[in-house]
Amino acid sequence: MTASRTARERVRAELTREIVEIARRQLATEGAGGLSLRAVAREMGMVSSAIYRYFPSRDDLLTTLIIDGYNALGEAVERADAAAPGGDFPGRWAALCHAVRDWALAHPHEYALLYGSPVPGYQAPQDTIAPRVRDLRVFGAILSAAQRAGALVPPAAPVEADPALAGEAEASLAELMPGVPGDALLRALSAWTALYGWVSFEVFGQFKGAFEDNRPAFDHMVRALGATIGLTRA
Amino acid sequence: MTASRTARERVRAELTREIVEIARRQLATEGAGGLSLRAVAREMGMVSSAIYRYFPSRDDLLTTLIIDGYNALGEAVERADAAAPGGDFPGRWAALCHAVRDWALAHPHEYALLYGSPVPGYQAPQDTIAPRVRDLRVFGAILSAAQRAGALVPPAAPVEADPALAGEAEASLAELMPGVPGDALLRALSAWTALYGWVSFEVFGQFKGAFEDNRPAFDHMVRALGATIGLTRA
DNA sequence: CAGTCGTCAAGAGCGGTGCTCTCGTTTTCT
DNA sequence: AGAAAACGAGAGCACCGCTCTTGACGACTG
Repeated sequence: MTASRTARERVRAELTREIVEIARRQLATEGAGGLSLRAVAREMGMVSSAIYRYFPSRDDLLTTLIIDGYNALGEAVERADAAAPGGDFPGRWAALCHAVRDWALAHPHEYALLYGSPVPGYQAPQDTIAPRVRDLRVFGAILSAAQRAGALVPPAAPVEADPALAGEAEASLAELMPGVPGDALLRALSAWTALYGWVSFEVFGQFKGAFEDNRPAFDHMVRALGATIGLTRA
Repeated sequence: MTASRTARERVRAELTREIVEIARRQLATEGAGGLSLRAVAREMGMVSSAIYRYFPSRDDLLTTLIIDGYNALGEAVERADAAAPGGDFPGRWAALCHAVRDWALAHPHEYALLYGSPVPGYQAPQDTIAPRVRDLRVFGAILSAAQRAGALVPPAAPVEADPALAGEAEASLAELMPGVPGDALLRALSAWTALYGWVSFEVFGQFKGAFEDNRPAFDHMVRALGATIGLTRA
């Protein structure tokens, strides 16, 4: 096993884990801006400079929190999709949407870290691009499967898309959503932005409380979006 | 006129204006987190404590920047809408959308301040709620006018909405969008979240560069959204 | 006109931050 | 066993928001 050749490596891994855990707790309570290396060190009974043995900078700690966040969200989405019947494509889409919203509402500060304003001066490194698209990958799997099953049918009177634009969408999403025609991809992209636009509005408090309970309204939107995409049952 | 009774009041107003201007410049270059009262004071040749004669705290300065931001965005949207032919409701909707996107791309940090993660520990005071909905007010004017002109027609096969939900939407948006039926309001809300979801994705860098130029794709989405809302020419 | 009173910029200072460097100590590797 | 690497602790730098005090200047009033 890879488990801890030397005692030093073992305690190092453990301390690293503990730092991240405390940092995530601070992130959940204080928000991204309130994350303080000194506070983490204080809570661990360490001196602030010792933290730098484990994370070379605050941004590096933020990066692991971001990666963890994308993975947590991606896992939640994958679980929700897996729980829905494979051929019920509108249902899988709805499950995906509710998973995103539920996770975001349960972890607002982490969601803000992922989809809110970028932290000033922070540049996301390459390591984040793979976990970042885990949710999109699930969406792509649903779309591709629906397409293969013949359950992805254009809505009644579609707005015709410029063929060049559709081709560009196909090329750029060929890996994530193979086989899906370009105009469907464009409709899917619109639905995707509506999903995250809604969740961001809700998490960031832009919904002044228009609805007593936002969930039914969200659910209605999600169903309508599914129909707009062209998802039907297999 | 209200203009400056005493010389003291005049210079005070001028200094306040200059502080806000410098702060906005810092906001544009450094982002919200990089806004520093000391830096503003330094640039003005003042001592940091003197700033507090004009703004009791950093948050108060942020509040005026936020209000100014909402007003700038609202003005841009209002201008764009006014420039479009009054009876061309899809065109007015598209003009609104492009105005939002153009303004956001031109002022990414200010957009982040308005629609990104809330500043930690900052609570938006009451003064911000009126400017905050200036864009929505324009959207409401378009919808209400289209409805009055009989140019707001449901799409071919609408997803039926729960009457209670539609009624709740009507009640909560009665002031901003009078006369618009509830199911149309729900479609409009979906389009609204798609609009801001797209812009947020683009400004916050979530679009890895899927398109060489995002504008045509955005324009296509906007047109499709207009059709989904049910907007037609008068 | 003189005096009082409020407003102002300035300075020192408090507690906090991220981060760097050095210094002994301890653990690992050769 | 000795060299090398990793480690925690401490001091220190420059920065931050914010508070309090001090002395000067301008504006109203007797």
